[in-house]
Amino acid sequence: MTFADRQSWKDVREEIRSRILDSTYRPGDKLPRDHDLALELKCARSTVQRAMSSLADAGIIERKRKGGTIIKLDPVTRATINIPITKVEIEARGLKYRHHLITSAVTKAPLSISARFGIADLNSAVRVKALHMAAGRPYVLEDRWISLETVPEFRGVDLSNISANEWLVRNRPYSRCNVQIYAELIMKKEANLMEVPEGSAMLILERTTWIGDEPITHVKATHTVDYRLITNG
Amino acid sequence: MTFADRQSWKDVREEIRSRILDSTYRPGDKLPRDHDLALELKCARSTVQRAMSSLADAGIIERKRKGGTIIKLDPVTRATINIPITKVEIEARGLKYRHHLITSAVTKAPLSISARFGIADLNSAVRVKALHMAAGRPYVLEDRWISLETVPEFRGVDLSNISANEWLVRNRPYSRCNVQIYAELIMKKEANLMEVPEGSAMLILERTTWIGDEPITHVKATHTVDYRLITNG
DNA sequence: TGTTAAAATAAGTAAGTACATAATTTTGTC
DNA sequence: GACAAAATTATGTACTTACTTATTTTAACA
Repeated sequence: MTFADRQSWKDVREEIRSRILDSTYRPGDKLPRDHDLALELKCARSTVQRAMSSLADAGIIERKRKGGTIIKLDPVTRATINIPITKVEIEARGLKYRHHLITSAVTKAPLSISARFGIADLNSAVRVKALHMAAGRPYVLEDRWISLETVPEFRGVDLSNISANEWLVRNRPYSRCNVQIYAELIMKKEANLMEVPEGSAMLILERTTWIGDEPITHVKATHTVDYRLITNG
Repeated sequence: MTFADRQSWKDVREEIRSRILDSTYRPGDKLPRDHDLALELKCARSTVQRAMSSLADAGIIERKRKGGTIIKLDPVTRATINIPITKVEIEARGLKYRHHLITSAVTKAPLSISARFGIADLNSAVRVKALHMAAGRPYVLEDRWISLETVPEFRGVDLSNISANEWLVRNRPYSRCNVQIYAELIMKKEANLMEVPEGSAMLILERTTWIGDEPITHVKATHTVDYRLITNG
């Protein structure tokens, strides 16, 4: 196969990929050197390089200096999830968004939260509980901790107008983020808020963000019962 | 800031990122042209280009030909989840892996499965139910459909030696994959297999894979109660 | 004024070259 | 034969130049 006219590094990537799919190259095999592939496919080595590093990012191949390129024996499925701002997500579905503040209090964070941030003690924090509504129905229940040590100006934010979620995203970009996803049985109090039966299975997303090593916020988001995280990879 | 010695596109990326973090550039702002940034940072435009396309991949900025580069107003949190082969995952934890075949039967797929594959009817498929054990305890319960139309040779596979999971990964690479994640209450039969109380909240991962447009497999994987998907982004 | 065509612009892609870096292989020495 | 130093090798990164393409701006025209 040659790429007479409009070739691109993506074409090269797909060519390599198709050779993996049709078993020209098999798991564990060593691929030809970039240089040789460039000759064969009649393109520059930099184009092969671009294609290869993309495949390496995707977890399909493994590259080592001097060692060459091999097809991974145990490829992982690598899927990317997009977690939008809740308001944006709801409005993208064409539903009316509303945000209801439940409680907001300045307090010391418990050890479990400090541990999540990877610090010894978070003495000054705001805990915000809020409900995001889509078309009048509960959509996401969030239980959030915001570090006042890192974000002191959060004290003055009026949460009746803007959700903590939105304010933080627009005012405090983060440099690092950790996400944990799990299932949990909902308890009575939360069940009432979410308008679901007690003991329903809920999908929980916990997100923790930092700027550098400074904690910004930790949020436990409980999603509607029928919520599905959908990814493409 | 200049990069006297060892500069790289990653340094440029971090420089741009830090300018976003310290509000030199704010959401909605237009960034300087690649060319000007290259002059300022004393590097080639291709280096800026590489840094920028990485930031665009991460969902932080948006680039348009002629339009230039802007900081996204509503950045999404983009997290990558790695879904390894179950056996590899368990062994990576230092636990003993065992695989227990529950049922395996050739049958016609129900409409719900065909729909997932995006085809009208899947007439010839294998349905495999199996339990992956870690250190003697149930770890993942999988309910899998394999298209015999796409993978006829699966008929002859002896599932007492190798899990369908592993056989497929090693023999039938896919070109497209869809993942759905949700929470579900476990029912009696499955609860017994997983050795958990009936009505526990389980994290479910459903994966569907294709080669081109041809369906390969669809699997519903029910994870242990305390399972957490952890990502970094 | 509105509609269309042309020009300008900024990112996208690619080629080719040069040098850096991490591993491996070969060679040299005891 | 064991070990360390040196040469080799394949990928990693960067620079320069050239050309392409999508989109906006401007200009021309009805």
